[in-house]
Amino acid sequence: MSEIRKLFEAASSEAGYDAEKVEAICASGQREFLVFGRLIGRRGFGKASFLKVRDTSGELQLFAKVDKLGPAFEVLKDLDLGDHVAGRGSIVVTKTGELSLELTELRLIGKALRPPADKWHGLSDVDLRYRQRYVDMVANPEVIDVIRARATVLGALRSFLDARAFVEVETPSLHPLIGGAAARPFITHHNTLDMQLFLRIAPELYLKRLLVGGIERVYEIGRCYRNEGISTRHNPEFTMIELYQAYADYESLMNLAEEMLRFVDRALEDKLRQEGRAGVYGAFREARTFRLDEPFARVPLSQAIDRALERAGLEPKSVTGAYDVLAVDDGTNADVRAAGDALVRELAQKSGRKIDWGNFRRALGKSESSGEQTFVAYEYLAEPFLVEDYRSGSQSIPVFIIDYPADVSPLSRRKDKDPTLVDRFELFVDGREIANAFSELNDPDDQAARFQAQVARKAKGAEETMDYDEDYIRALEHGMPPAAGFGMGIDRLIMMLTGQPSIRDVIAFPLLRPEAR
RNA sequence: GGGUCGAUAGCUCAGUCGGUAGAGCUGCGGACUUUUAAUCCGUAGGUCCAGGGUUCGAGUCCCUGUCGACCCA
Repeated sequence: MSEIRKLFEAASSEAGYDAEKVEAICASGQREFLVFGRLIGRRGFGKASFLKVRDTSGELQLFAKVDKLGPAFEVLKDLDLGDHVAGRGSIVVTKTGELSLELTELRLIGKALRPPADKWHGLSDVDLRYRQRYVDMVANPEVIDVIRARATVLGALRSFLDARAFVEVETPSLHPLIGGAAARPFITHHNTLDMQLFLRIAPELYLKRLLVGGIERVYEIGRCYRNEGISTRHNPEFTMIELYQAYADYESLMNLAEEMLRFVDRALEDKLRQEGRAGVYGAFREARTFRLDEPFARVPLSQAIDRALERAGLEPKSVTGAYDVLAVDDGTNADVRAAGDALVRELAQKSGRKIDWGNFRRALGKSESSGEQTFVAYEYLAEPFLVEDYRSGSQSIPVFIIDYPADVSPLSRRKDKDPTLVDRFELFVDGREIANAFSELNDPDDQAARFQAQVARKAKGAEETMDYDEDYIRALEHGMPPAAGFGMGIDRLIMMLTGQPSIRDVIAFPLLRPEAR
C-alpha cells in the first residue's frame, strides 16, 4: 500500500488530520515515513518550501526546511512540477493545520521535461484532453476515478457470472465472415493465408457454437469493432459483454440482467467505500437521473408505442393503423403524399409531444415489412419518451422493451403464440439502449432462411447485413440447446453508472483523427 | 450529412472602430524559514490554424479550406 495512504489512515479521520492520532504516532516512535509521488504544487520561501505530492492514494504536503534537509535542500532548485520525488521525514501538523511530512531526505527520482497543464484552469481543450490523456489525468484526476470504476465494474461482472457457473471464454476477433450484428465491419488481411478478414462486430456466433459443443453457460467480455461514425455514444471500437445460457429463455435473462446491474452498482459502491472514496461514488450517484432499486418496467414494444401515443394525446390506432399513408420515399405518388401530409398536420396539432414526423415518415418509407414499420414507429414515437413514460418519483426507471418484430431480429427465436414476433428484449436505462437479448434461434432451417434474406438484402445494396455462415448452420444442425443470449455495451454501462456524458469519457484513448500538423 | 460556435505565447484567455501583439499561470533570474492559486521584483516567450481577397495598412472585414466542440439527422 502506498505510504501516503498509509500515513493518512494512521493520522487522519474523514474530516482531515486527527491531532490525537498524530500524537499517538509520534508517541509510538513511528513518525518516520518514506513517500513517493508526483510533485503537483510548490510554494517556496527561500530557506523553506512546501511541496504538494500526489500518488495514487492521495496527496500529501512535504515541508522542506534547509536546517532539517541540509545539503539535500539544493534538490529543490532542480524540481519542476510534474517531477516524481521521494521524500523521507516525520509527520508534523503545520500552523494552518495541514498534515505534512517534515523532510530529512528529498530525491528527484523521475524528471518531467514538459510542464503540466495550467494549474488553475487545468486542461479544458476537449480535443487535447482525449489526445493527451496523460496530461488530462494529471490535471483532472477524476478521469482516473472513471477508469478505476471501469475496472471495478468489469471485475464485478465477472464475479457475478462466475458465481453462477458461467465460463469466460475468448473467441476470435478476426472473422472470415460478417455476422452476429447489423453493422459495417473493418476489413483487414492476413498475408500468409492471403485471406480477407473482418474485425468482429460481435462474438455471438462463436459463443453459440460453444453452446452446441456443450458449454451451457458461457460469456465473453471483449472488444468489438464497427465501422461507423463517432458520437457521444459511439466509438468505433468498444467493449461488449455477451452471455449465453442454455435451457433458459429471455425472461430468465431479464431477471438476470436486473440482478446483475444492481450487483455491479453495489460492488462499485462497496469498493469505493472500502477505499475511503465514498465521495466519488456519491458524485457518480448524484449525476444519475435514474434509479436501479425498483423493479424494471417490462413492456411489449407495441404497447410501448400505444402508451406513448396516448401520453401524447393521440388515439393510438390513428397512427399505428396509418403507416402506409404516412410512409414517404422518392417514389410516393402525390395523392398518398398529400393524404400523409394532411394526417401529419392533424396529428402534430393534437400531439402534446414533439415527434420527428418527417424522419419517421422517411424511415417508414424505407421499411420493407410491417415488422420494420412497427420497429420504426417504436423508434420515433416511443423510444425518445421512455424517460418520461416510465418513472418513479423524480427519476426514470429502466425499461425492458420486449417482443420485437421478427423482421428486425434475424437471430432470435419466434414467439410460440405469435410467429411474427420474437422472444427478445432491449434494456433502456435513462432512455439509452444498453443491452439487447433474446431467446436464441436454434432451428438450422429457419436460420438458413434468415441468412439468405440477409444476403438478398446485401445484393440489393443494404450495407449493414450479415453473411451466410455455412459452418454456423452446420453447428446448429448438430443441435444447439434452447438458450437465451444477452449482449451489453460495457462503455455505455460505465457511462450510465458514473454519470459521464460522452463515451469518450469512459474510454482511455478514444479514436481521434490524426493530429493536425 | 445539416446548423451553431471556436482556433492568438507551453497552458487558460483578452484583443475596442481595421492602425506597434496583451494578461495571468508556467519557464528563467532574484528576495523570502508555516504556505494553501503564497507574495514581491525582474525577465523570456508569437507562422495570431492554412491559403486567397479587400485595403495605404488585416489577429480584426470577405471567400475557401483544415481541425475541433456542441446540437440535430
